[in-house]
Amino acid sequence: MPKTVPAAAPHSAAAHLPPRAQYQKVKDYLVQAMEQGRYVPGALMPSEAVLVAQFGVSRMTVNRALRELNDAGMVNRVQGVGTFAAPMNRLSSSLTIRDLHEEIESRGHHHHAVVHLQRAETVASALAPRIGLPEGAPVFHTLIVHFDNGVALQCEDRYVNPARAPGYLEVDFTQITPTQYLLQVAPLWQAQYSIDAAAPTKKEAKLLGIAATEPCLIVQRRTVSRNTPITFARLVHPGGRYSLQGQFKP
Amino acid sequence: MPKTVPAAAPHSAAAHLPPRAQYQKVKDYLVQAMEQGRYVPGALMPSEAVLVAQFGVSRMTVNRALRELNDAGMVNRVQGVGTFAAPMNRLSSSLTIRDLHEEIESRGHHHHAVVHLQRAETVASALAPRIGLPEGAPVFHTLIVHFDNGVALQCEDRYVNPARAPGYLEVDFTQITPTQYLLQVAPLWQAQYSIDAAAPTKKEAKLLGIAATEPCLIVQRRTVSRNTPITFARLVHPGGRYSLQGQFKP
DNA sequence: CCAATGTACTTGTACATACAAGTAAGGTCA
DNA sequence: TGACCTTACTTGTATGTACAAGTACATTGG
Repeated sequence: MPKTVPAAAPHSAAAHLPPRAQYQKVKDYLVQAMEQGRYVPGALMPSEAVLVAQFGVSRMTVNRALRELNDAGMVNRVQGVGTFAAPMNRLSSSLTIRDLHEEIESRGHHHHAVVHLQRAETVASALAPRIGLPEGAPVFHTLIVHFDNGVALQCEDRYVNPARAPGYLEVDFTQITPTQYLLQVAPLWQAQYSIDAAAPTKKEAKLLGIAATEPCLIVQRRTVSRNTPITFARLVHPGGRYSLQGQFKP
Repeated sequence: MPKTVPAAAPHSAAAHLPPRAQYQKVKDYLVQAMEQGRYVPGALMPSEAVLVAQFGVSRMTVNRALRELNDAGMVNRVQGVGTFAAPMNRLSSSLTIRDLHEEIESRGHHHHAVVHLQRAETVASALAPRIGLPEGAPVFHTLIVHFDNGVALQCEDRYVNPARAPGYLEVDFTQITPTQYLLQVAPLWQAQYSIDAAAPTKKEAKLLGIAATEPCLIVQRRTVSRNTPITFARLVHPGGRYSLQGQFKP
């Protein structure tokens, strides 16, 4: 037989959403207070001891609530001093980079890729600092154009470290994207990217079937795993056909 | 007098970095194991009980380590089943949007702004869905160009909900940026943005002193606080002069 | 007056324990 | 066989306690 039952189990009304945990109640309370302006940025917030007394919970529970708010950047905690409402002058937003194939298919469109180049080369001097390999070292190079329902969406110029993906040249990239393949071969653990706008090179314009004056959104991404470089990619998207989107939420 | 001292305090060597907390050791161990491929994506990871025995710590400590890895998206936990290495096919990256003034000054450059327009208008039909106010409603409109050491860096076309920032028209935006002011007036709690590349409008090209064919990085951001819209901004940056950067780390 | 000390507060971490809640697999009984 | 129950495991949450470590401020002593 069951040992105990939850005190005052929700019997009929408002049982559609699970009962909030105690630490979540504390979080919600503090977030709501900040939304209402009761704690302006930089203001001292109640200490753990105060919240313990106020909510009738243990300090560990309050500590978890405040720690998670701290991790989320909503408050700043200083040992020995207190907890302060965070100044929201830095919006740290989350930008999810999805695999292009998955993104296109999820929209119900058809994706196909044309491989223009897939071979071994040696690292040119201009490329060396960007991929992080010494000049003259061997490197794999692919040049692939991705289409969404027949419209060119991305020109992917990618260099790959052969040491981390030995079979890269044998892969059929009309069936699997380089991103998907590299994720299988090497877990992807650090990425740096920059996003800019510029005109495409003549070659890129021709491959994408656009004018050389067309503005393009250019993402350059460098990926590193365990201090060894994996890949450097230059992704060129015709303006208007592709945009990065994201959102910030508390 | 002090009650106790840390057992075997670090006396001389390797005292330059603080001793890792126990929960951090568990996290580091698991991350390293995943980096080394010992747990491929989807693999079942050791249960809390196993890690408790392995590290000789309490379950609360192990639980915190696993919970933080779960929050960071590195593992997936299922109650009653276990903990699984996360498939890293979605790179959720962090993009920090800083205030332009702060960003320019932090580079040691000089920032100044020219206000071209600052007045009340009524919401046009095309704008209504973007700012989230009904057509014909009053709205504040500013058009400001920001300079970095005399070079035009951003054309900021912004619409503001008067109900949330009544004093917006009286602010001297050569002294404070709209972003800074709005953060003071209304805590900024939700933002949606899209990033695209396109040519500037003729007006924007003239204001920025660039050719109308110059590719530009265009950020459009909509901000909402407590379900009421605050502001909609179109930020146009000449290509090459400005880029968004970010990184992903475990 | 200044410096050292002590004290009272804060957060950070860790432990042992307890129960709730979810899942999966095996066993039981009709 | 098939429906049900039990059991053993998992994670989720919460408690109370303890000590470490950092800060701020008053007190004390020179």
